Amino acid sequence: MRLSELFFATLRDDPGEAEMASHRLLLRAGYLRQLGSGIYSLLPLGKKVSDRVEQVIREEIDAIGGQEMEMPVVHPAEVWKESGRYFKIGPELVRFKDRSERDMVLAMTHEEVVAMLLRDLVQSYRQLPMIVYHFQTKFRDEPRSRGGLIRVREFVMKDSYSCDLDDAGLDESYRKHYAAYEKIFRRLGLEAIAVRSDVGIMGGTAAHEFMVLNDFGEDTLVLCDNCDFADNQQIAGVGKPDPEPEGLLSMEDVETPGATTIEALATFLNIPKSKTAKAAFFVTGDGRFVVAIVRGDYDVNETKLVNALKARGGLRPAQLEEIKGRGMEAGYGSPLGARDAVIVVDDLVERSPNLVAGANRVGWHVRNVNVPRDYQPDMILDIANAREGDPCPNCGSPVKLRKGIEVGNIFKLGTDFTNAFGSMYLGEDGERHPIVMGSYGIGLGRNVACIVEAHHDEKGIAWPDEVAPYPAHLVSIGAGRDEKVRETAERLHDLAKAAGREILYDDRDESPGVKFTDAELLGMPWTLTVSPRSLAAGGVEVTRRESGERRTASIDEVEGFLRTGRFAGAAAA
RNA sequence: CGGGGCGUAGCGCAGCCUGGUAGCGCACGUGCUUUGGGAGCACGAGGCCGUGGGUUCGAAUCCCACCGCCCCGACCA
Repeated sequence: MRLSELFFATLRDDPGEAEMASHRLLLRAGYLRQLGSGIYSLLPLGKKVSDRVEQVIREEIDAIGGQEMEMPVVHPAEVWKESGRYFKIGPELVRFKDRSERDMVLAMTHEEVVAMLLRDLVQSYRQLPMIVYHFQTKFRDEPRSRGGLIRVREFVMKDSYSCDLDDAGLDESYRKHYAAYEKIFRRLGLEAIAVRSDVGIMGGTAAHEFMVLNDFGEDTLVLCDNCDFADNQQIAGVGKPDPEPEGLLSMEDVETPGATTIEALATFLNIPKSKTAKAAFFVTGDGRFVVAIVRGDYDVNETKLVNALKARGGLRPAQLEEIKGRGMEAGYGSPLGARDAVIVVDDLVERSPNLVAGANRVGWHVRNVNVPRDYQPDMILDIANAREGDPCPNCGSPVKLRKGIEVGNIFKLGTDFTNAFGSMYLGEDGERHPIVMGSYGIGLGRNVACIVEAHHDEKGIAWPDEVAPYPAHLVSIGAGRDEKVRETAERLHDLAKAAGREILYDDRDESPGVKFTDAELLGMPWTLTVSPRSLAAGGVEVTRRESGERRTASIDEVEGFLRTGRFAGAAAA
């Protein structure tokens, strides 16, 4: 591909809106252009990378028996009504009407369609197990996109679906995907770690997320160096050592003007935060008012809370009027005197004696509040976030918290969808059973961005061989005044094309500086420089982008590389 | 949805406060020179100043409304 013909442009200045390295570099190097918030065009170079990532995924999913297919982006709303998700999912599911006023949706995933196809096509246990997958555009109307390709509204995802006879079969399909994902991310040059994660709205039985550590990540991971404990903070258990025992003291009002936060309260009373109780107020999607109590030195974990409450439609923060209406006061809140509220208390609060809690009166708290002496919780269980340095629930050594980007997920769905759609098979036992499903996603664009995050320097991108848009970047220097240079470069370019291994060829009439700078920005694994100097030195200057290692290779050797994709000697590789 | 910021040429920005009809760098076109690390000179093209309304003799500039984009939070995979 001649750079003089390539549809792209490199930018000398960083685009103002880009914060992350991947976003900045992909824009600057001409891989991407933004069309709207969370909506991007892939330029030819970007499309090439995306295709290569796709191909890696395709090979590995094929290798575990996946069958590629393609399911539609636009679905009749009935499909989503039948599974119930039409009503459970909020505004991120895009709904619209077609010309005959029929309700339609843009698909966020394809469990429904798979379940319907299974219902139509599978009758006998002999037809299972099976894995199907496709690469398809998803549109999710995110409340907020961010970080370039990290969180977008429109994106292509590989989603595969396993269809098994029973839980044991699902376990096997799940294991296969787990192993395939490890191979995929290794090939993509990503150090992904699998963490256990929440099963969320689909109510499955187990799930893992594959995470790449990154400070811009949106998830917090709880990791243990001493053992293999690795959980998303959303579900991570927390080691909470017992507090010092104390005799229970009587409640006592204390004036605390302006102490509306735990921080202020602890400072004002000159006590540690661990001697306070923190109240958080929520309303569930099904209309219940919830008071959650954790100790002042912890934060409420909303995922655990949602799961404990089995709250359909999740949680939203309560409004001030709603809190007052139930006899409580924001900033000075506690369950003392609360009405019409579900009271959920963290287990550590129950074990911690004589805490300072809100008096539900502006400017006042209460000392020595004890559960269940002073108020009766509806539930007592772990609803706290794990903190940096907390004891690992598994082995007790201190855990660490890290930010991560989710590059893939695997999910044991179970039979929710197949039951909803009546996707049954006739078993060997002569009975009808629901097909057991799993669902497994990998977002292409997000992976491309993560690859750049992991493989770049201050000069630009440094693609791993496996995903580079082209294996090499051929730069000619002085082709205008040295016919031999031009001829050699042209011949190498033609040869590569003929060998089915096209390379980038900078045939532009640009100064050497521009060409080298662009080559480093664009990030092909090898740069091949042909110049009067290189020819005089015996051939072509070969530079490895990643290491900067540089040497002169003979023309023969370079031709061998272009034909086979590898350098004969180990010297350059 | 709450908080903050920003919309002026393909990209990065100035001009706005104090109203007088748009400018800089890069990129782009032509010519000459240059040619191993973002070249030089000359000439040139390119802008409903986000949109609509208002104030004014006159609005990029002041006022109002809307739209869009970015960041933090909420939310989410």
